[in-house]
Amino acid sequence: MPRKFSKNRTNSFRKRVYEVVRKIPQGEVATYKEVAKLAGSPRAYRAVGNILNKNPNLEMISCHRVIKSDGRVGGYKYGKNKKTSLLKKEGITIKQGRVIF
DNA sequence: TCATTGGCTATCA
DNA sequence: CTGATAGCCAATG
Repeated sequence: MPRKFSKNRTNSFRKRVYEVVRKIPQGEVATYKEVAKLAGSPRAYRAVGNILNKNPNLEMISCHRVIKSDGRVGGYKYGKNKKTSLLKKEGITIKQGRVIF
């Protein structure tokens, strides 16, 4: 069976990302860049997306609170529409697909 | 173990 | 806005 070898780090970048994302309170949003930075790699924004995309606990992590640095909602595994809807429900103001801080 | 690909991005032309 | 490129982690082969 496919087995990936971990990168002997103190904490997997993945775990860090999960923790950071989980810390995001409702009604607030963070950018992938910020999350990546807090996770320990300011340039791993893409990795964050990849991780969250295949994340094993999508329902456990509020990955929908993570948006692009431009203010755009970005993508979502369940569909950007779902993501936007969730954000709106949490009190985030979205105008024409853009998040207003 | 290494090589290649992919992705909820970022940045620049 | 579109396209290309960059730099990163994880999954797949």
